[in-house]
Amino acid sequence: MGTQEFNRSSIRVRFAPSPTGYLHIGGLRTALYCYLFARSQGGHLVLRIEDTDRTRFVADAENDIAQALWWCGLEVDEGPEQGGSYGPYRQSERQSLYVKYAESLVASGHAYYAFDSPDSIAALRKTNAAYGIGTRRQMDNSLTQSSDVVQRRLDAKEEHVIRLRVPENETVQFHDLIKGTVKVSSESIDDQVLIKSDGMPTYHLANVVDDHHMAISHVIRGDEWIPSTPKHILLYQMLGWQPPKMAHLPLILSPTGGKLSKRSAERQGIPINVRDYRARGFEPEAVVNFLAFLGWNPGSEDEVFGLKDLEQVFSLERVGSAPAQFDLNKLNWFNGQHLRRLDIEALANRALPFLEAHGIQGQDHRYLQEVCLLVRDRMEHAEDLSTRFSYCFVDPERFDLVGVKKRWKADAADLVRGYVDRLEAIKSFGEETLERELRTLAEERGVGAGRIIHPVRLAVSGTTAGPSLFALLHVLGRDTCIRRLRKAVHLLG
RNA sequence: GCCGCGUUCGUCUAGGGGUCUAGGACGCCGGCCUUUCACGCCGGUAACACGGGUUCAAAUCCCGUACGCGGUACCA
Repeated sequence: MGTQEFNRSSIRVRFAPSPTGYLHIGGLRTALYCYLFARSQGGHLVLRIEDTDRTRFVADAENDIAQALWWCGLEVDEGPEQGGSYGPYRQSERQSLYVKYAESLVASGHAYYAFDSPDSIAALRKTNAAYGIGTRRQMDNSLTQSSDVVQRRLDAKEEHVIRLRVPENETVQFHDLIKGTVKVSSESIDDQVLIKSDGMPTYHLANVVDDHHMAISHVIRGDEWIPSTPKHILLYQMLGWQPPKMAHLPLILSPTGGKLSKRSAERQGIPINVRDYRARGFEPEAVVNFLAFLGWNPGSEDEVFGLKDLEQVFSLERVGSAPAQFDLNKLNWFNGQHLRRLDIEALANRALPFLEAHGIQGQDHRYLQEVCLLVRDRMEHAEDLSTRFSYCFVDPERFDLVGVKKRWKADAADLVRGYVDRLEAIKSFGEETLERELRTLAEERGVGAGRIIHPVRLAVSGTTAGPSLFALLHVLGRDTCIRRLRKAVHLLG
């Protein structure tokens, strides 16, 4: 693979997670921005698995990442599953490439073999700020030993690493598409390990080699990489490669401002892994919409966007540079918005697994859709049908006590009984009939319609809140209504 | 500690020298609609971190301070 073969003019972005755990919400945000940028530019999205840390490797993490991306509709153009002409897409399968470049760096004097033990490095760090310029002359490495000795030790398979030889007194700088120009003195950069003693590359080397070999045009990643970027720039220079454009995304913070860690998130009821959002029934488009707006905005006052809409309007220039706090309230609002955008069929399918989980099995599909139509404007989560609106499927087990006190007056039982009698007599169970019967009854008894409406709602649903009463009765059907009304009269008296 | 990045309503943000008596959204509060609850609509609440410059003019530019976050691994 020679540099010349790459077409540097085309936009190629990579999402490069480590399979050290399930994909978390922050990782998904990075993936989303990568995807959105690629799509908005007509470019390609590459998924690269950075599995160079064997100690933290989690076997099903890669699959989880793929699932999470799929769930959100983030289609990958090249990757371990979909293949592509720049593969393999797992770093563990590209090891020889990294070693080759590390050795070429040693040959050109930009890197060196180091035999120091982690302990001796740690000891030295206590008295020196960085492992670099001054300290490396005191260490046990190919800079302080004759080449014969070094070669003999290498041949003897003595444990060693390859370190980057950071130049002295240099200002390393790069332009970030989001942050602007970032400058760092080379004095503050460690002689970074490039190849670990197990032969695997570190992130820094593997990342640079792969981004170059995969013809990546734009590196879009989290803010936490800014301090490492100068090391990468140095590597590009030493290897004689053109660095890709850089864009570092601001981090997502917990609602209280700190790092959004697993612990802090869970304490506030925020799911941390993408799979948890899925399990909790969040709309993927809502999660995407919410995440997109955490650090970016279209510059207009529109807020509700589907993935396809976002692909049209996304731009890196409009990504902010300040970190953003996660706001569960807003996510829930987006969820309601996107839920309401679903057609009834889809909405019913969303609710189905939750109904089953709540023991509400074998619902007729047509009936389920009618219920969805009935309560859709009152839903914020797919799960609501099986919780707040479970009375659409099963008789209420209890009556809201505050509601009873407020709505079930002395004459309630009598009025409800009167209404049931009428329901048994009527032929049609349509909304209009139901309403007419109730209003007629109210008139006959000389009471306001509300005097009957409220107790009936309470009797039939157990609660005082809910959809239009007559629509509700109609959907529940005659048998259910009569049964519940009689039962309530019996229980509440 | 050192290095880096950041700072507009509680939160997400618009704004990039005069159009800012700082706009939108979530939340919260009130109203309309209505048999209830929602949805929807209307209205209200609430912010330029602080201190110095530069300028006729600064939320916007510069410098400091404070605070927050990140990095400082043979983790990514």
